Amino acid sequence: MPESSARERIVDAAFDLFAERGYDATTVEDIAARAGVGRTTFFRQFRSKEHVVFPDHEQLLTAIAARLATATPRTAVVGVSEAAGLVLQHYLDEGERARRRYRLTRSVPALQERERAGIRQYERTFNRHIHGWLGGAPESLLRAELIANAVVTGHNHVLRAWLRGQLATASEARRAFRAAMAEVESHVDVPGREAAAPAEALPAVLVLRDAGDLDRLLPQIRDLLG
Amino acid sequence: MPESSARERIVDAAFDLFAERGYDATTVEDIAARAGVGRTTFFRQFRSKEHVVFPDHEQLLTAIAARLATATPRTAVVGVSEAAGLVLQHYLDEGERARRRYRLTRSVPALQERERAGIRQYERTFNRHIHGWLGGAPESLLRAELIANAVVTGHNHVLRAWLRGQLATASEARRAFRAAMAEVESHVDVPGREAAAPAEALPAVLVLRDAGDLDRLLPQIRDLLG
DNA sequence: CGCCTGCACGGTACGCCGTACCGTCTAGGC
DNA sequence: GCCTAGACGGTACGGCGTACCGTGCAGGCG
Repeated sequence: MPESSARERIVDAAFDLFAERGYDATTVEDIAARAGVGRTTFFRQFRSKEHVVFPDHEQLLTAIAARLATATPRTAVVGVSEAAGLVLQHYLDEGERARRRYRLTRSVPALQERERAGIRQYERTFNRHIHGWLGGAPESLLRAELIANAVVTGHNHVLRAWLRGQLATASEARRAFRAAMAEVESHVDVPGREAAAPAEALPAVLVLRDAGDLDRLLPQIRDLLG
Repeated sequence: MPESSARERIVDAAFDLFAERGYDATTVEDIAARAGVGRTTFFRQFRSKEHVVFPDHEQLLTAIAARLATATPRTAVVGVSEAAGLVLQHYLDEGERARRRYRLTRSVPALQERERAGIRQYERTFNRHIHGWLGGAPESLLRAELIANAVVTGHNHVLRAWLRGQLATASEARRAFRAAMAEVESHVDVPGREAAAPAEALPAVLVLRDAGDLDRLLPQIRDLLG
């Protein structure tokens, strides 16, 4: 009888079986049997068959939130970068299991969607904090979302490169991550500079051959020019 | 026997039943029965119970791709804006059904994820075209993804505001959409902006042969003017 | 010691989804 | 008038996720 916890045994059994027979051909009962656990216990540990592929997701999410909670508007840039770096570092520490998961998610659409759902939770966590740093006004909602998206996109870009083996070592991955964060900051306006000036009122004449729909079109023209 | 197509009857029956009993309490068999159709036909028309909530998704996706295919690096800015505008316009045309879907997706997590999966397909379509306009080099992959994310995020922001009733009329929604696209362009570097034709503050006479195309042409006109 | 309580576990049964397969019906070409 | 293709409804099945039940084990109490 192994000393490891039931949860860990379930995860190992699941990844092994997925690698042997594939995801669809493996039933939850198979996983539970190999882990020496009942089917009920499986669903007590993981909400669904998909969730077992991302066993540390919730833990990561709380770690991110904790890191972001210590940042202020002044330290926002380094805060989001480090919070995203937590995720990257976790995958680097995971090593081979991370790459097995990558192969799995590549080949199983349901797992791809599950992964995206998790990523979206990261985005929302970033979004909430960034929006707070921007003042919490409704006008800055869009901007906070743009920044959060950009940070997570930059992180995922580097993570995927490492998972594919395009970045050999962990330190190389971390260096690429810093470069990606710099590129994100260069393309997305993180500090507060104002938007471009509104367009000047230029004279224009629209001549419409068919005046029948003019009443319907005029409001559009008006709010376009005004 | 109704004259409407089976597909349309299925969609109507589904939305009605979802509103009456809720999503989870409605089975596929219920929907098929009310639509006067066999359960098999339901799954022939829609891949899953979730897909029936977004019946026009594939059609919209191809419309976006078609619009983007006609753009060049020079007209990229107006191209992405109009392609995203197609989605907004579709929802505006849909009217009450769009708002029923919004209430549904708000309350059913599975539908939220399904919607996000669809949005992600939009993003990928934008991504491919933008990446091509940027030259197709691997170095511009991240930038293309950032831009695609930003455009889709801006669109969704306005769409949600309209769905919530914060934007009363369709023209108000379209104006907010143009403002959001402008904000997106001000925060991220969209290609084609620097290559746009220089503006000359001169009066112009525009003769449109077919006034029905005005909605499609106005953003280009605006781009030429300023 | 015996008993009671709480809790995690395994087992069982069920509803439903999504798929595969079947026979039937109808439109349209030869 | 016949024949083939394709859409349809019906049926059966595997599997997921949930609800519920009984069991075993640890620990507090008289």
